[in-house]
Amino acid sequence: MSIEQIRITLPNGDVLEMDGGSTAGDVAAAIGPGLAKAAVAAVVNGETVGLAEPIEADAAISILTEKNPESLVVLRHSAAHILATAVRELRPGAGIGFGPAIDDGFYYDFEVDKPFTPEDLEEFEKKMAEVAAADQPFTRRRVSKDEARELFSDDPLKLERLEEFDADEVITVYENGGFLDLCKGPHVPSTGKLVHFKLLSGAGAYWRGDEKRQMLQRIYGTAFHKKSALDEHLNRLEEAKKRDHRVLGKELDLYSIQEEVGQGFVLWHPKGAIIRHTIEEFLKATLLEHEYDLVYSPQIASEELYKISGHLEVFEEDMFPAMDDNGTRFRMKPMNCPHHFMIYKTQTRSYRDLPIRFAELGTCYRYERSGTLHGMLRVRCFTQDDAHIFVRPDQIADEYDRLLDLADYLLTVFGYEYHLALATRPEKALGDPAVYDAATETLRGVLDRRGVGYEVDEGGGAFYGPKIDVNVVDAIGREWQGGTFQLDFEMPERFGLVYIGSDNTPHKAVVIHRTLLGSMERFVGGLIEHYGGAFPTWMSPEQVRVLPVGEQWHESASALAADLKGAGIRASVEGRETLGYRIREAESLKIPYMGVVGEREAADGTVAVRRRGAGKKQEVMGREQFIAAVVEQVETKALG
RNA sequence: GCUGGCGUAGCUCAACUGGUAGAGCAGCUGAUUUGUAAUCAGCAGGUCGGGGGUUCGAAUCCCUCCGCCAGCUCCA
Repeated sequence: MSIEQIRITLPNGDVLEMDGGSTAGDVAAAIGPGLAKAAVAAVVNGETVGLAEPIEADAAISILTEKNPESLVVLRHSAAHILATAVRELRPGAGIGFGPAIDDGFYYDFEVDKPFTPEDLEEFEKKMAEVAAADQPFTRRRVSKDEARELFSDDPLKLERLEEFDADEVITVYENGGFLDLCKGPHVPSTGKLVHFKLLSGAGAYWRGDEKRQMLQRIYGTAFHKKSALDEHLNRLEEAKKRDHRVLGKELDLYSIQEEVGQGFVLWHPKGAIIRHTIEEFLKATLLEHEYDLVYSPQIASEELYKISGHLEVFEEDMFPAMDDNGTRFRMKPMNCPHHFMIYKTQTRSYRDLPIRFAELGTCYRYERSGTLHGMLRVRCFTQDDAHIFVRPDQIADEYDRLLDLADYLLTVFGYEYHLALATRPEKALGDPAVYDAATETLRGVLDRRGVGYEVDEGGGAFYGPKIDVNVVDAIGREWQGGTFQLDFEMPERFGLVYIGSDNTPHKAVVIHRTLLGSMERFVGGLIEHYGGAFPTWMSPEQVRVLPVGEQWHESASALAADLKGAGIRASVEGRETLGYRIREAESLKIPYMGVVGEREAADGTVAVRRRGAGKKQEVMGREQFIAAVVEQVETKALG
């Protein structure tokens, strides 16, 4: 009897001769005992597998340790199984759904009579620690479909999933400590690998994400290899809570949403409004510099318009109900595009006129389902930074380049990093797939030429054309939806958007729907969280607060405030209460500059400048110098 | 929209298993004239989310509607 030898190629190019059927764990051990101990999982021919997986043929293998991000996914997936193990032990009747690893952790869905309480979660967490301490090995088994049916005969959700497997598909099950799950793995070698974890929340979730199916109870948790990483993650959650725009919006008196006004309708208070105004003025000036034309359109339109655009057909449930005027039905506008198309159509356009760029801070109304509303980030009335660009097919690439330049400029001003994503043709796309794909390649070419990294969202494009999304990354690393630049071949068809070519015949124009900032509501809401309420000076509602030390310096302080205002700075004087009280107040309001005026400053014509968040580190300077410094901050739109 | 939790003064929160609402901050008034994150005192402020019910009696128990929060679903 001879065991066949196989050749294992390691990442550094070394080749190991191993017995056929050796496991990835054996490979790790062959490399060294340290690695064997640190190993979490392995990548065999590009596929992540468990360490107990036998290897039958020559293969390229790399061993994953805690240092590889992929190993975290494995750990978290195993954590989900350990959670299910704990729940099954404590609530034997609980049905099990899915339990995957997700971006920041994992979840598991259970079918139970009573939803879980926070106390239940604590109980589960304790039990999980016990399961982990027991160091149960995860064992993997290949089973036939019939065998699997037998194994999961008491788990209707698993049986349902099972029926979706093809007859010849490999079905694997994982077991640890008597808990069995239908699962393709991989897993960590044993439950003992799970040490640093936390259950975070519970909530309902539809079985298979389908709102027509029963609701399961989902438990979210997270896990890390190192305690420090777990702590850091939990701190980040705390930090996110502190930056919540709904909390800061109230504290800083920026906006409110009130029941009497209506769900999802934002009231911009003066301080919020000045922030928005500042951004809008900056944006409009920038658009004019970039050869956009500003347009305005009404917020109500005849339903006929939305019949042409097709919105009534595909978007009606997101629209407010119609208002009827003697048989003419009107709708609050859900999008600006049809209006802009009607402006385009008022003239015969020449190929020489294109590109034509119509921009509008257009207010739209959408009847969002009540459960989706969220502060300023998801509302029912919002003002889009919207534009529709009409181009010839040969101008697409150039125009996308300009858009990416503009997005880069704007987002940099606000201190955002960003990622780009190309979304390609979905299944249900309209029109000629070849046209769609050619356009996609054009966009891909633009991205490639720029030499910037981007993701590809396969099948994520709109039904009418591909798009490039700009996803911004905020100060604490969270991603937000930012700009989106969508190509549209469908609307030009519906609206008959043409231009006269050099051949003196009409040609179909191509439309680019684009937004750079999204909506003012979402953008400002995002900025509140990005800056944690501490806006850069140029956007701050109040830029300088002048604080006289005592009443006798009030006049001198007022003179300084007047000079600041004269220079276009938003400044005020606050003289009541003690200096300490007023400094505390100004710090809580996150005013970027405090100017203290007392006996010395009044005498020398100086001011003691205290910067937001800088504590007692202050600088005494001449008043002209101070004013010039603040003006410079504003003019350069300096961050911080 | 769905599942669960929650809704008390402008804000943040108390009020044991039903006995008739209280504190801090903010506001107002007065005193204090202040040198770097809360000076002191007084006053005022609530039909306990709305409606209905049970009860001698409801912030508390039940029903219903509205809203908020988490998640699902959906999106600028």
